Amino acid sequence: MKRLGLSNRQRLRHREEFSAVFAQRARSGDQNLLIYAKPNHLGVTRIGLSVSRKHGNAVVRGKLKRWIRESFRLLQHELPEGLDLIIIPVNAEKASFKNYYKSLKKLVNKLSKRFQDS
RNA sequence: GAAGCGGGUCAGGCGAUCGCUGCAGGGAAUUUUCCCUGGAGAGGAAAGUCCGGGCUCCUCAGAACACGGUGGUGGGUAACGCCCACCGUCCGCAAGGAUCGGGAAAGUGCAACAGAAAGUAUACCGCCUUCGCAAGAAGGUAAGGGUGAAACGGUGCGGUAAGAGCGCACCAGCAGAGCAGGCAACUGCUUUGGCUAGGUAAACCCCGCCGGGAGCAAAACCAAGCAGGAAGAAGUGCGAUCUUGUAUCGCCGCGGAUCUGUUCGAUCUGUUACCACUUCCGGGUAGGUUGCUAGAAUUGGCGAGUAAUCGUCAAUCCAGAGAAAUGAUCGUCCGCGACAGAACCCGGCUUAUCGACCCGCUUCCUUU
RNA sequence: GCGGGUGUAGCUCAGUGGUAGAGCACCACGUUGCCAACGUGGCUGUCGAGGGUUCGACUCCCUUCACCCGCU
Repeated sequence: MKRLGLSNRQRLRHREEFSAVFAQRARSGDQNLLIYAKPNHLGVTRIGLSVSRKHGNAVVRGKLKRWIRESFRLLQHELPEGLDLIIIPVNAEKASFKNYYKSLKKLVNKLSKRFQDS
């Protein structure tokens, strides 16, 4: 059985890492999520989260982050390796764990394909 | 049983699987880290940041004035603008609730419109007297009318030309004195006085009390890294020392900085200037460790106190992240789960909140 | 996390306890062959929300909501 852990090494932790991903300007989105991506050549896919205050109070924002993190944890072995991702929720009213799970899978594969083509 | 008042507790539970963040033990590696086991892991408001402290730094913070805060009395507390008890005022049949609640006979100011007049008063209509044929004029008056949010005590008798605390009686209110109760705020009674003193201090102000500034993005250490530039004021003063100098120390004068503002005062520093200091412009870093959780702590017993709270004994250790930890899926039960997420830590206040339960009390109805 | 500030007409802002104002915009009329400009007249506010003090509150006091700025 594959491990489904999520450690510190799989997360973006510093300002430069976030800035670098945003600077790549490779993004993809749907009704649920907006994802920025950048190849990192580490062999590990890392994520960072950014949740606007517009989506609600601290309880709502924390819930959105947990859902996204949980989706990533469950999907990490199906997703391509060696990417830095920044995931931003778009519409908090329609949000649910299942929507995030589906969107994440679809959008990351789309972005990965784009990097392989180029 | 109905309606209501006050206070308190809880904040979905249980089970399975996969995960997250510290801690303890063990193992692998020995720089990061990884694995196993055990145990812990958001709130009553964690919120707003409205007050008060602890803690840290700032050349220890003094006096007067200013400025800001606070405001019944007594108590509690580390402290408070908080809490408790009591007093006064207002509301409620009551249980109870509300209350920025010192001073208006220190001073100044304000009160639009209306009204005669908005405060050391005054007189529109009216009433009375005199003059006049009359219209009206002069004088007296503030009981009646009218205006206004507010108009200089009320009732009765006397008195008068008409009236008026003008006189008297009672009542209300004010001031002084005495007695009684209370630590006090204050309350009750008696007596004397002059007959009346209006409102507003969340207007200025007066009085009492309190207040140094910044804040964990405080602060300390380690590592990494950069680039400096411009401007500025005031003695060749006096004394001492010996190494006889653009020397050191002291005193005086002067300049600068800090002590929120001013004055005094204090401390530091400079005084012919290389350095340094102050001001301005510019440049670099944005990593790690500590601070970081054992505390005005929690629970229980006993004691003091009307209570807030305090004392004492015993037991317990109860989140410490750092782009930031509590979730996902499934089963099951019920009342189908509100407001809402720690970021240095406490004490309060305020605001948000689906409900459930418990305790005490009031009024009314019924039955006994 | 901490500190500071602002809410008044559609927009930008004034406002000393006593009926809420200015400029721009908008509407109507005039002017013009038409438009602009100009002139005349008009429209527009629960003064961010809720309490309190006061006879009376945009203004004073308390609570609250929203927004903006600064500090590493």
